Amino acid sequence: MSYDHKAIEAKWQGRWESDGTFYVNADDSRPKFYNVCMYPYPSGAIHQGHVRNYTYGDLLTRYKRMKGFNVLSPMGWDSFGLNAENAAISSGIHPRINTEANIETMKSQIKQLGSMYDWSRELASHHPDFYKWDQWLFLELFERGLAYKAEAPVNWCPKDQTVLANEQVIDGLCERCGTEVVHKDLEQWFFKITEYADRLLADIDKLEQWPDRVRTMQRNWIGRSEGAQFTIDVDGGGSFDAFTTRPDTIFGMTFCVLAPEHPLVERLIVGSETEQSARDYIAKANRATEIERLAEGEKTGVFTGAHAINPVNGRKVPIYIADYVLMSYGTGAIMAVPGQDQRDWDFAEKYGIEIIRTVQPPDGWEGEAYTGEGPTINSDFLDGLDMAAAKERIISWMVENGIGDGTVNFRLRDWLVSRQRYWGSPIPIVNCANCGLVPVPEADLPVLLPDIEDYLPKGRSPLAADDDFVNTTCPQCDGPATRETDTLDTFVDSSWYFFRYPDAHNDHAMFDKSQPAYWMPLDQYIGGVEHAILHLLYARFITKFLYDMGMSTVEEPFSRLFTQGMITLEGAKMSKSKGNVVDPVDLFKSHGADALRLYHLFMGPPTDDAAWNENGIDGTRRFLERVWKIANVEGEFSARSEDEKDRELLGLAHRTVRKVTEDIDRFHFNTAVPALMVLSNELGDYLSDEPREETYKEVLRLLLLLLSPMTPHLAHEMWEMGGFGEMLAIEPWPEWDEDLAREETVTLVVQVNGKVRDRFDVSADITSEQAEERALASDRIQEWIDGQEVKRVISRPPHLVNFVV
RNA sequence: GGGCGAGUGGCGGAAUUGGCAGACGCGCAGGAUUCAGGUUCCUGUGAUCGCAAGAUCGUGGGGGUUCAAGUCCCCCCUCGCCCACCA
Repeated sequence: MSYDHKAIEAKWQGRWESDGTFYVNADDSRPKFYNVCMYPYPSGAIHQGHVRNYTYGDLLTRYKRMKGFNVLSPMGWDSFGLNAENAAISSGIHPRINTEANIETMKSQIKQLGSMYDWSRELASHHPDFYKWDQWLFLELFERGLAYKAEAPVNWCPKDQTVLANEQVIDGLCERCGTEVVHKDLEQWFFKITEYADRLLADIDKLEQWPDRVRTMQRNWIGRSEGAQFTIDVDGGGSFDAFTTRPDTIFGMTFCVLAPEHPLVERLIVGSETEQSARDYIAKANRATEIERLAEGEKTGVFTGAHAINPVNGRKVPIYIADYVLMSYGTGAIMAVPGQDQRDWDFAEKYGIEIIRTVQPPDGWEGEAYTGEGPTINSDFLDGLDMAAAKERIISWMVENGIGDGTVNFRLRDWLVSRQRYWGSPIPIVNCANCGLVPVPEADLPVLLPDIEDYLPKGRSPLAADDDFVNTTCPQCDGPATRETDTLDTFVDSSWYFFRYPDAHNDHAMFDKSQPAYWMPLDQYIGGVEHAILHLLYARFITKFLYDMGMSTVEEPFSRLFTQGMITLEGAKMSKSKGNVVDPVDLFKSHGADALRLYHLFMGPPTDDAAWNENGIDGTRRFLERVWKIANVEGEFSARSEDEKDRELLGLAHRTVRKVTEDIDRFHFNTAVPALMVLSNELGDYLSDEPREETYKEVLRLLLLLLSPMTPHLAHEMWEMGGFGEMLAIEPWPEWDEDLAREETVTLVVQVNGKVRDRFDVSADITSEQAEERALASDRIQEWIDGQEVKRVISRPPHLVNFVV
């Protein structure tokens, strides 16, 4: 009987579904294991990245299930967002129609992979019963002052008349039409994630089962800097605040710089000699396109005509405007200390400004700012102190003199959540001429996204053109009012969807607290490293918010995170636009889902990028064919009693159980697969020479148990054929017997001066003395020692003996 | 510019602790089966020298520690990813 993967895979996919093998609930005495693969955007077809992700996820689901856990593995759809809208714009089909068709297609493809999901909990972010709770979350944040509206610079395409996300700006050009992107200020909604910056940073330490790489990226993104903020007076009246991480260098301040957008600028330049050039500079900075900013290597700026007074010594220094100071960081104003900051140094050199070093550079240091450690110089009462002491001293001086204090600044900005786009969750706010911004009452949720005809962006949300949607009455005063027409960023959906799976059909709350109380936090979260910063940070933020509300029992959503590498072909990421995709659905047909899954597991370390090899899947398919043949032996079994050969094979089988178990636990799937290949090849050899049926059955049983999370269809079919039971998926994971697993003989390596000169098999419990004796008895070793004096013998039984002569 | 990774055969990769470098797979070569191709099976496959036994070299480059280094330390080169005028 040949290996008919199509029939076998269809059969078992049907069985798992009709049996409800992986449908779970919280009322269970087993320990829970909540396992999630990042929910996909429904593009319409799965690609190898999905296959890789779901293969890892499903391997864990099945493995943990067999290990006795109550495993929840759900699936859903990240179905709102720009991609769907752009696809709709180019195809002319409404995003809802398109998206729902895509979901159906992808769902059937995912099912062909054989992954076991609890489909009863399926969710999709574009469904009103899901985005209702987006809106509810927004209102909860709004009530607590954590959602607010403010003017903010955005990327603007002047041709398409639309706001662009950063990802849509490619080398400073609009992704769609290639026009240069400019900056523009617009009213936007924000979530105040900065309020949580401290906690988001501090709790990274608790995420011990996250990759260090991701933890570092999050730390850098939050970007905590300690320093001081202090007031600098302007000569002739007025003042501004400056933030610095190097308050110890304050005596070296020889100029100040304000960002072009700084509110004080206008007052400083009015009537000054340099007013016109300052105005030109500011206008240019405002107009600056991304492309110009990137091309700008040199620091530029302009003198305001005004001077600042250094608070420590009363010295007057010029105030400049320069776009290397950003309004969005710190206070938008700096004290410039060219001696210890390279950017200030470059600027000072260009404009001929004095440079004073206040940290003694090492001998031979020439030119350039010195940012390292050294004794403080030219700094009056700070002289001689090291950096830390000088910082401490100057900060207390600032406090004593009432001009400033030590402070902490974060790089993290508030989260801009509004999109002037159609395909998203409407923001549940009403604008009333009398009452201002009024939240839509919870009872009126969801604010339904209407079906409209024209969803092309035109400088404002397409919803703004729908009078039926826009015009409403104020929930407070009943007067005429208009609705907010912006929609929410899809990152809002993905920041809490994993709380919804445990109680996916709740229509009176986001979830009933008792459900996530059982399931949360996720024991495993798997997805691409491209989400290492934004998605994971937002999800952590919202989880902390829900915790503060008393909705969540956990402060961190994801206990263990795994980020997989990309699939590449000929050095490039596989993508439709590059035309280098290998369609998984074709491979389901030609090689089968099991062969494809196994190839993904075998390709290389799951964290690394993996290069697709056209022939690789032929190899795993061949392996499965060989396994299949093993189960279909028709030969005679021998009636002989158990001997050395049987014990060898059983020992290997138990060592394989140990290896595969340990490899799965440490996510080394690529080394678990070869272990199974070795075992199956040995079993094949064993069958060719007087096999005993008992040994064969036992080794096959173990092999199938180990294969079942990797190639579930084949393993289940063979399990049933072999008469081992009806449903492999619910069998317990095998234990190994250390006594059986122990090797009786090992290879002893004999070295002379660290070079391998001989090797032979010895008993595993050989002593040092026996090993040395055995080694010295070797003619080859005697030849290499050649009568010389043996100065030293290093003996590491049973693996190694080294003679030093 | 900053941060984090990674460099091992023709290719993907293996080598929990410093202890046989190259497991396993792909590819390639030879052979068997076959009318032939494909499939399947067997054998070989880091480089150099050698008929062979075997020897020497070999994990990006250079130095070091050690009886012993892919693995530890120092310097350098290359590539990848993330962040980037963050004061």
